[in-house]
Amino acid sequence: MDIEDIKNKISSGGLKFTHQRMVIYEAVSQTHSHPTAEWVYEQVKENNPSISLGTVYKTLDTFVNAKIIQKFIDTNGVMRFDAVLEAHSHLYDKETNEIRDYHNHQLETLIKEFFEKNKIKDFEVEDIEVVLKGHNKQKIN
Amino acid sequence: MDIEDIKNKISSGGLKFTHQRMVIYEAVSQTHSHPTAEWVYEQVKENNPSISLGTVYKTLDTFVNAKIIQKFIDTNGVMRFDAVLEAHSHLYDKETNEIRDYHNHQLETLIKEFFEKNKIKDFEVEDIEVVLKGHNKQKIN
DNA sequence: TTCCGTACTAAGAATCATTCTTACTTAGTA
DNA sequence: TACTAAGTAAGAATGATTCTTAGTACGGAA
Repeated sequence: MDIEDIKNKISSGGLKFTHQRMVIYEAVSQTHSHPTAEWVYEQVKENNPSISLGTVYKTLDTFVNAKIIQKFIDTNGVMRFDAVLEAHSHLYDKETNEIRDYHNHQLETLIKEFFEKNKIKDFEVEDIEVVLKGHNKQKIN
Repeated sequence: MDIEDIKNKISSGGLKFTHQRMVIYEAVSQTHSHPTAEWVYEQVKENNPSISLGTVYKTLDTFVNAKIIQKFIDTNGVMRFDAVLEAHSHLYDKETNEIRDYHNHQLETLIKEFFEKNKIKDFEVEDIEVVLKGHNKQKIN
């Protein structure tokens, strides 16, 4: 993702474009690891030593509110961030606390159709997430 | 749930039966509100003024490890507890932060079968949860 | 029934992820 | 170019939770 794309992304959220916002967005969007605020800070501070941790938190929150990234709380209660906005599920590794994306259109369709047929009385569904907890299989070498 | 049932439940987890454990388990099991540790503490301290908040946290954690209750982290990062051990889904109200249970055997079967047919390479699934976020519908009176 | 060992508990300090506060900086528009 | 409102720094504050140390009590064995 080049600077122009990032600039467009940030502006599309109605936000001012700043250098720090650029490097923070870049850090989040170039990883699939669903980073914590702390991780983003560590990535970014090396080339931007003046940046403060508080600003990273605040900037990530601003991005979430502008809907250019999304956040979720992991099973340990820590905020994780994701530049991919499309609905997808997560695989939580109970042992390593790693989180992986899981995309399956068939599953998404299946569930969406299920809830279209089975409206929940008194509840308007806005987001559906499937959370899969387990562990990575040992590779037998 | 009477005292004998609670005693059996606690003993079934290999834990010593104590008065405080009884009242904590009772508080969790008599509510459907998916209580926080703080809520349990408030419920329990009125008739047990000597109990400490730290003990409530510790006891709830002990119950989780003994698998007699379960916990999850809500969308604000706060631990919530549930005496119902069977797999079920949760409805999160984005506006009020209320959490409701959602049981549907058809959905559970659908998803279980989906993942039996679609094994995830390198990942052993242990728990599956469907999280539904939305809001309660306004009642038109 | 008594004793004893180990698990349980109190209370407040410590921890950690995150937010707040206040003052300074800067992007972008007029 | 000037101005203004948004953005940022830095460290204190917050809140949920865990830890530490010393005292308490359950339950099994004698």
